[in-house]
Amino acid sequence: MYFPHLEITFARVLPYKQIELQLQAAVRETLPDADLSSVLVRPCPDPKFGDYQSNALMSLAKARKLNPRQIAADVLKKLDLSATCETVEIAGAGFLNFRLKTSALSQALESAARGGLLFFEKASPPKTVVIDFSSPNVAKPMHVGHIRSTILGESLARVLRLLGHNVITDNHIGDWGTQFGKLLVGWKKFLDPAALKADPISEMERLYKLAHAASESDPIVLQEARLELVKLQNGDAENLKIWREMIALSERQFDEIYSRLGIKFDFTYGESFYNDRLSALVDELVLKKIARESEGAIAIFFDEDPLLKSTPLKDMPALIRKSDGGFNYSTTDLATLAFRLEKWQPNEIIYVTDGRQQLHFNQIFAAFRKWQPELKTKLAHVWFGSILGENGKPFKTRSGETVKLADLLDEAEERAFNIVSEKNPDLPETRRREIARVVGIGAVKYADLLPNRQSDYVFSWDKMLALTGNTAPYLLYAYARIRSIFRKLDKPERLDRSVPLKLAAPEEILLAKHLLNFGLTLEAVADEYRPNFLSNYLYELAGKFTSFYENCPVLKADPETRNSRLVICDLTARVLKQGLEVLGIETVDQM
RNA sequence: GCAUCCGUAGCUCAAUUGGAUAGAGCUUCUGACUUCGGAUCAGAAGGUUGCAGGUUCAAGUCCUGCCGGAUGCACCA
Repeated sequence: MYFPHLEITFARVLPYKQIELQLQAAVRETLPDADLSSVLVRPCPDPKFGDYQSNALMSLAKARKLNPRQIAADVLKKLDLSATCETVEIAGAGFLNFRLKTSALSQALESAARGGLLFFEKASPPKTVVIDFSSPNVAKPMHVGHIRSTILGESLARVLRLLGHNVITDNHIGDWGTQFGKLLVGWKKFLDPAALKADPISEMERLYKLAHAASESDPIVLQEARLELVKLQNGDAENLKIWREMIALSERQFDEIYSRLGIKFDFTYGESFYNDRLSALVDELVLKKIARESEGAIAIFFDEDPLLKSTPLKDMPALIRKSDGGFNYSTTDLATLAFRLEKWQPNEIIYVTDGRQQLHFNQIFAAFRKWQPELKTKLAHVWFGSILGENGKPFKTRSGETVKLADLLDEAEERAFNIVSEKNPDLPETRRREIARVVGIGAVKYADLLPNRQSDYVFSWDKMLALTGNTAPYLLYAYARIRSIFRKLDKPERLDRSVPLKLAAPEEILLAKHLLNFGLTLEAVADEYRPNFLSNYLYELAGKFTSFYENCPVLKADPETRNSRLVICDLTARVLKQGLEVLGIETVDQM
């Protein structure tokens, strides 16, 4: 077999990609009408079958009512993988199992060691992706409820960027809405300037609670709140000034927390940014007969479109103008969507919020399809489960029982500091503090990124800050051990990254093979918006490294093996660091 | 009532979306050389994947019906 169009790429392509490309070529020759996009290769569930497998032939055979093992045999005849594979076997109902040649494995590692990409490829062509996440509210403390959106969103942004996509992060902060009526009443009636100076967020939270309670018991206060809100919306100078101050004070809090989490947004267009677009937007939707009047409000209905008739949105119209003339969440989100489409022309927009907003985003996405059917922009609602207390009941926002994010981070660092001090009492305190910061914040992020995002989240200090087992400290420890090896190298000795590798021990081969799958994992994270695939991959990588570390001496080995193992250590450290980095987790050389 | 999601080991969770003998951590128990870092490693124990059917070469995953839970269903965001 000879595939001139493939040959050029072979030298730099990862082994499993080579297998995949050649398998696709063989399938094309055997079954010319087959859809090759489903002909994929992935890691074997059990290494005893092989390193990679493909189950594509079984579904191809099924669609054609052919014997899958026979098709596999036919494809196999046209497949020459002697350069990359030790064996290619037909197994079970028609699996193809591939076992890599050690030489192919070594080559892939040597290429990465010489400065190639770390076992992944840049996307071509790159997509432009807008990610909307975090979205805290002005005048309220950021609490554990914001942690998932913030950490998930940041991780997705980093993974997509690493894969070469053009990513735009936009923090859609809640800086507008009816809560400002009560906030303004509270500010004017109960403000304690000293408290505001000391802790602005707590003071604003207190003001809101006071005004809220007062308006519950006294209709006159409720009326005052409505009036203050109308004045603000009409541009009253005093109210605008107070409102701007509340935003400025809140942004200081956001910045502080984002800085601790290592997050920087490209844009922060709050809800208020869209105020002057809402009226025209509603007019346009009415004019285009996408929205219509109903019970005094303006709504978009989804039961008139034959394509959408059977959707769950049948009896779920989205209100875009209230009967009092005001606008709401849906209006702002549609205006935001329009603005992003116009400004960035993205291929994809990702919204990271909790699962309770599924209906809302289904409505927004359906409205978008009615409104701009010609646009193919992919809209994704990446949702996650609710946060529950230790008793299994949801956290109540109003009751004040929520854990503030700043306090959570403080506690994480404090706990980590105690451990670091216990394990490593000789290090100077500033150094211990720095390690504790990385370990503590890393533990919080990792705990959040480990579970499937759709599960409900049971908040637990112990679980989130656990420092043993499948946790950030385990990964950081593996990394620190590798760095420790390199610290022990003799001064003049330098790592020679150009020598051929010598892979022999089972543990080092398992480790090397796992390294190859880094890119596969990154792509799965990007496709499914699930950073937990990467968490699991890195945990396994650290585990395989530790097993290698226990069984394969590095510094004491003979010179050839020693250098080969040093290269493996170096590659492992680089993948660990890179992988943790896209999870938003820093590393330390010593802990 | 309708819709969405969930139910996996004692506990907390995975399972690359329909793949092969369902995997980890915590907990419990047993081991680890005067060791490149014991925040570690090796091993043991722990399962009728809520229940009952169905679809097919193959089901934790898809379909139907129950049981149990979470969330959301017109002027809050």
